[in-house]
Amino acid sequence: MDYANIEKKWNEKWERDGLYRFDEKNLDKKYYLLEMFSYPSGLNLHLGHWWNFGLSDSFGRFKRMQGYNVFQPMGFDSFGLPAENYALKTGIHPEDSTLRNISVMENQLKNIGGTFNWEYELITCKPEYYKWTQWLFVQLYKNGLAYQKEAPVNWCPSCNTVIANEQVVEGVCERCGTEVIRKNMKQWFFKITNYAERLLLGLDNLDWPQKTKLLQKNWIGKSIGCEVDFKTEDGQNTLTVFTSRVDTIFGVSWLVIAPEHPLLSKLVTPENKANVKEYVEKAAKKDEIARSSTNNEKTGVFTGTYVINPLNGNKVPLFVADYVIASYATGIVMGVAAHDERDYDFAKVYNVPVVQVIQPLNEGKVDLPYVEYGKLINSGEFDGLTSEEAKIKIVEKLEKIGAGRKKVNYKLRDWSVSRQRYWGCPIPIIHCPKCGAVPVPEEQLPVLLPRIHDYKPEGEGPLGKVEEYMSVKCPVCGQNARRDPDTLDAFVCSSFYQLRYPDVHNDKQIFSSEKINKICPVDTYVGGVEHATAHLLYSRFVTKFLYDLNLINFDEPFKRLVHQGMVLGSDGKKMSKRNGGKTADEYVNEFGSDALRLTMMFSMNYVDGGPWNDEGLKHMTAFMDRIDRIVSKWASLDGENNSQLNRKEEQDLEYARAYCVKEMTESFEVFSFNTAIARLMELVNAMYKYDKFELKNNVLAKNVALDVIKLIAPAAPHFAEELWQNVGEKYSVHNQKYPVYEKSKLIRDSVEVVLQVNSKIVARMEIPSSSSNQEAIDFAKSNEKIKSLIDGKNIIKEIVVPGRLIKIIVK
RNA sequence: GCUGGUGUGGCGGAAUGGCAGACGCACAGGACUUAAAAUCCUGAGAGGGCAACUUCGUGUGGGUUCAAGUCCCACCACCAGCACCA
Repeated sequence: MDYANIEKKWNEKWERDGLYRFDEKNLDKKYYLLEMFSYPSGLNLHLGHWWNFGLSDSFGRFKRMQGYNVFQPMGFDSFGLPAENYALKTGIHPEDSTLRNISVMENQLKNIGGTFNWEYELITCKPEYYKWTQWLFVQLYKNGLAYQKEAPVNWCPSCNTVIANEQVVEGVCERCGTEVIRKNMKQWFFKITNYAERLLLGLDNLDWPQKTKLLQKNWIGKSIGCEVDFKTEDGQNTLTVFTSRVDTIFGVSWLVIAPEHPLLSKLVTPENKANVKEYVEKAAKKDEIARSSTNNEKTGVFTGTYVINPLNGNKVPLFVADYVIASYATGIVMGVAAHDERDYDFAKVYNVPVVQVIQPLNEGKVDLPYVEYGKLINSGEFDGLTSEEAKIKIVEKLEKIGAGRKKVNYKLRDWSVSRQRYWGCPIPIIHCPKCGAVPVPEEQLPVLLPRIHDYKPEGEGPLGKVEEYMSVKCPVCGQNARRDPDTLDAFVCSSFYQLRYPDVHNDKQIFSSEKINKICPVDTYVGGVEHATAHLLYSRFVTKFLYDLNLINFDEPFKRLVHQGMVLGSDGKKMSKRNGGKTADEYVNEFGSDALRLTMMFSMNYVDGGPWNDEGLKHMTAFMDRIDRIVSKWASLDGENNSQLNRKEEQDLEYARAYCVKEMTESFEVFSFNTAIARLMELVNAMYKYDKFELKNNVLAKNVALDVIKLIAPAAPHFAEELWQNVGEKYSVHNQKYPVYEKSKLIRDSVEVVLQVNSKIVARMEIPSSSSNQEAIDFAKSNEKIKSLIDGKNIIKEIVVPGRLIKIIVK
């Protein structure tokens, strides 16, 4: 069979026939399968695309043959940095390069032979899509979840531009190598922090990889503790600290305030002003990396101010130090040298007292710092309590005297969405000197992105230079106003796309129909783990927000998530053009897409990924030939039941088929494609084994052959279709039911078990499958070898694992 | 540093606590062929033995169990995420 050449024919026919069309009228058995859409950031699909799209398409085909109405739309995440960088590199306008790349990629994706529902295609950089991105922004704004504030951005002084976090590599600009500095600019934020608790709780019910849930959990970073108010000595100011270890409060020897803290200037005494000023300026210059590095020695200076511990009245000094982060919790922390690593380091340098207030429950001696829980000492009325008890009692006391309260903090920060870039969704906000920030009225959306040619990033939104874009009347008061010159982070575009697919052609409303509630949420979502704390978190936030607006009736976007591993070069390193990676198309042209898909499926574990080796393609082609030969032969047997096989042989063949069907079904379900193909190889091997009987007429053999075609159809769709036609069956194999197995066929008359004496294998024997445990032991004892080993010895124990082993322990 | 994950033949990789290495590659032998390729069949973890057989084997060291790649403890190596979050 000429694998590469049959594919075009079938692709065309399937498309003509609309074979895989999604049936909107039959939503009860819908299955929404989605792969993370790709950036049109280059021209050629590489093996990674195939790994993602091709293999999950096989999963979709499998579901389809099981009778599901599979919805598997496809689109392009076409705004944002990857597309813009490609444009900057090639000098072609982003709109042109993006649309051209999309059309090339569409064709290549069609070559996969996927069952994608192209009628629902969406492209995020098109106005009919980004209208809804802007609509989402407006809804968030109206509900108080989009706001503007001064915030630091990454600034490259050499390129004279703001750059994204992903473009900062080890503190320097990825393009020119200049050290990146932080600069404050007015930015839009989405208040994802309002949803921190729900984003955390929702994880429990998701069928997602543990790893990913944990990444999100740590990213959200919930910390339960309390706030404690320390008054300054003069009673003029209150400094509130957050601590998760209030049980150590009697060990507080100092307080530390962050250099950027707004209260700081008020708290510095005149004689310390110069020192503190110098320190704060130095800290501001340090970039994030240097400041956050752990082996960094603790530094800080005394502010001259003393504060009073509300529980024991102790007077302790206030320091300023850059190991405290202004933006987390209150920006002030208490220093307990005996029970915190960082505080201990600080105390060593500044020679402040170390007071132990916790000891281990066994009262043994400890090396400080001791950060575990234990029993309180040197803590006045709380002595003797455990840390857990003390936390409760101390908060109660603090609340009683009005000096503290329970508090929960999260590491999660609000989502920064402003980008000083051209190639993105325009922010639908008008800044009016009188009315302030006013959202563009919904009926005026979309705000179109103007086509301009001077779009190089220069620190401010390039749109700011386009007067006809910027100049606008305020929708509220009608006065002259200005548009927002920035565009939205592309993650905004992708935060709801899966909701848009089902009703993508409706340009009046986004959540108009029952369709969305019926088709969504996504049943299985396939994509890389690298989006764990970005796209996958943002989508969950947006879905919960839309749920709160009563627009949808579910509050999680993706029920089940599967991460595909990474395809590596044959040297085990990341694939690149340099180490000779061919494009996917080159493989397809030479071997055909089915061989490529099968090879990928078989040679690596889907979740782990692994090294890719061209060799595999040759072998897979040989396997396909092998199937072709035996299946063609067996399927052409006429269906008279005139078997040359005896009962045992028939049973074994039935067993081989049933076992293969069972295992393949289970493997496909969990994306374990490599073992699925292995099981199919076993069945094919079994067919060759029985082929030596020169079968002439055999119903069983014919059915096995037809089943093999169906079983391989999801993995090698063109090959299976061709084979199906060649053996004279009616088009199309893809409309056949996926084979099911009869449980009874998995039971044969007899089964081989292992006989062990004292955990050593001494023999094997065939015993009837129906044997009870006692009968099995009796069979074992009748074995000559066993007899000789247990004769005259005490039998301590007899163990039977049905169908597997019989073990006798003797002494 | 913290948190997770991984570690199995020459290679890719399999194994609900129950025959380690499924399936495949590379390898060796055989059949077919004038020959080669292709195909079909057989063998194969490592060491020792002519052989029946035997010893050792899932990163290292301990433990639990009739039985451990799998569970527990400690350690080593690599990978990923977070990175002073009080």
